[in-house]
Amino acid sequence: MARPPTSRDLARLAGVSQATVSRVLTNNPKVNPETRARVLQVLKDANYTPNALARAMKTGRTDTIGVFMTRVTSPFHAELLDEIGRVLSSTGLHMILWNIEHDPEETVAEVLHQRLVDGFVLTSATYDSKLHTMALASGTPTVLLHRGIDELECDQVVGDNWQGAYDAGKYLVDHGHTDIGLVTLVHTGNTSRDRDLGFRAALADAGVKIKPSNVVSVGVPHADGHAAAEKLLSRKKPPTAIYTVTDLLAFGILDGARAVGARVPDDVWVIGFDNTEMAAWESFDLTSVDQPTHAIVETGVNLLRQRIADPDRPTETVTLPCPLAIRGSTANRH
Amino acid sequence: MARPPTSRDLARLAGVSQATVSRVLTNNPKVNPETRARVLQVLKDANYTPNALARAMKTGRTDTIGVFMTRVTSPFHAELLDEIGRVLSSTGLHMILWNIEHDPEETVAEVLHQRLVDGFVLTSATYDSKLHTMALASGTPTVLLHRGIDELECDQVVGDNWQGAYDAGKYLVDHGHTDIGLVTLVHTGNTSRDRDLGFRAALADAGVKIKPSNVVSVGVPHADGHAAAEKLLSRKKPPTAIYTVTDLLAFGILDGARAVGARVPDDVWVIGFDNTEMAAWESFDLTSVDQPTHAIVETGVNLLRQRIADPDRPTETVTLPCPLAIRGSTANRH
DNA sequence: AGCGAATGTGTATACGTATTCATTGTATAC
DNA sequence: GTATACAATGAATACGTATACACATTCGCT
Repeated sequence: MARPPTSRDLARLAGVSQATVSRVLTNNPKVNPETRARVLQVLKDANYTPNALARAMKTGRTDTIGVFMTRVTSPFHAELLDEIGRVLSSTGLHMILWNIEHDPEETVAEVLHQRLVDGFVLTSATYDSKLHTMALASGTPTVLLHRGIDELECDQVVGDNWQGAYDAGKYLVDHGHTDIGLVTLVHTGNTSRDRDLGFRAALADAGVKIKPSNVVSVGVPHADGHAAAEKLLSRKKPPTAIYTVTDLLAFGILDGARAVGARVPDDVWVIGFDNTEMAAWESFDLTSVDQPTHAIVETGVNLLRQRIADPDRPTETVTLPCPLAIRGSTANRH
Repeated sequence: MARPPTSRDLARLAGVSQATVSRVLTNNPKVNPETRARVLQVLKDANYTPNALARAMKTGRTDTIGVFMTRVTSPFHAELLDEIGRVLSSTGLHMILWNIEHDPEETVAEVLHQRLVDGFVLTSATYDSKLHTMALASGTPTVLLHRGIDELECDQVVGDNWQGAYDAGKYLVDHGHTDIGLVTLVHTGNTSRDRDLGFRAALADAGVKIKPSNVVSVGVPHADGHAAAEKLLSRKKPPTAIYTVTDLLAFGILDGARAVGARVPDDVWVIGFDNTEMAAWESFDLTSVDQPTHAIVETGVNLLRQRIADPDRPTETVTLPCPLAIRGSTANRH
């Protein structure tokens, strides 16, 4: 394959200067309509596409966004990624994806300096990750999606995890539950924290106490939910409902319940968080707090684009409601 | 944030020319060890990283691979993507991800000319997609993973779908099944075709006929598997086993079986294909033909790197074995 | 008719790096 | 002691584009 044609080649073909070709490409109004038409025709005939690298070097804009994620195989994260890809591409932006579980932080640090991207999307911000710190320090426009950090001078778009969790808790006590299990994650960020605290607040407001033995703190995998359910449900007097902070854990809990012979929802209600597509599968039929993934991503990418256009604008934190999606894993007892 | 320092800035600091700094950066041997040490120290102090764009423009290499996928939310594809990310990043390569469901083909065509990437990874090649045709025509090194195209002059790494399917069929007939359901996809590529034909061949070799009414052709989503199972299992004399060509469909089939009250494996055996992580979940406990995802990706990326280094080398097609992973959705009846 | 403004185009340059070429200094060979 | 190879470095250039600037032409208005 020969070297791709350059704007200079086409300029010669069209009988104009390279500058004029460039003006046509950038929709510069200062070009005669006739000339423009002629150049466009030549461009089309040659099936020309500008060299993105040269353009980026000149303009300083790459039209590429760096996306940092974790655990792409987790259902919610996969849906989030899918949505990010859709929104970015519909905006004409490319996506470079990094999995921060695989990439050492040094790699990440390099990327920040390379000017490979116009901005960053971080979906897995944790208190102790240096990622957002480095990103912000580098001056690169950055938006936090799904997981936020309080008081951080950074655009953020998150679901209202606290409210969603509160509503889930209220829903349970409203339906007469008083012996409730809570399978929670170590608080590594706002998200897991609020999904825990909001739930506890709802129970506290209703005067329902959570027995310490009903609280299990676990890691993220499905197997951890499974184990937690076995632990909670194999007691002599198991809780009548279990709430957990992600769908993935909820799926594990449903599996664990099945393993110990507990029926859902007859013996135990189960509520998850994220409302992933899989929650609607018959195997799970999981009541879950919905995360407005599409709105989160759309809003976040918009904020990011605005910041790229104007780096000095004030930061915004957007919080979107998380309504409860009720399914068969909880059933009206009354 | 100030403009990042350039090699010229650092050259001044180190008291050398920009050319020497560049020589240090590229490990050019023609530089005095003393000078090199001094420059390296300055680079380190300044926390310098070369501008990737300028470097790429000069060398023609971006150290970035374009990955084209579909349906990231599908469990197997998510695992594949995760693996691709891991392997690429461990090789020092970046990944630009495109979802060809979102991106119109015109977009794709542009990318091919932009020289944004050194090569392509395609995981969803279909006979009629123009993607691989365009990619190859553009002269960009390209490798097909997971889905191949027969007789195509292109590096390819695929699982041995035919053999895996054959083994699944043989396993069923060896265990006495004679009334077997087949939930298949329209043949859009080698993968779905071989997963269908290999299975049929095993049954044919054993003298077991497949009733036409036992064959259901569906789309990719979970719901389609669900519907297929309901159709097959609500007949007066339903098949005693169902094989299907992806785990996602198998999950749908398990759900459908549950919906019509058919017990697995007591009433019906179910076999999927891909052996995703979820197949091991207790909800599914699915027997499935394993795809050696790690080996596929590792081999494929290696081929790609070799082709980038030497575009004229002969193309290779690697086929890796797909062993059957047996779980509770099939049980030894004897 | 004349003059400033507006329009269209070309020339030249810069983005930051890698690399060729020229140049200097130093070591080796005769 | 000179000629020559070689090592180390700097100066200059090119990658392909966008754009500031200069320039020529036309237009609008008195």
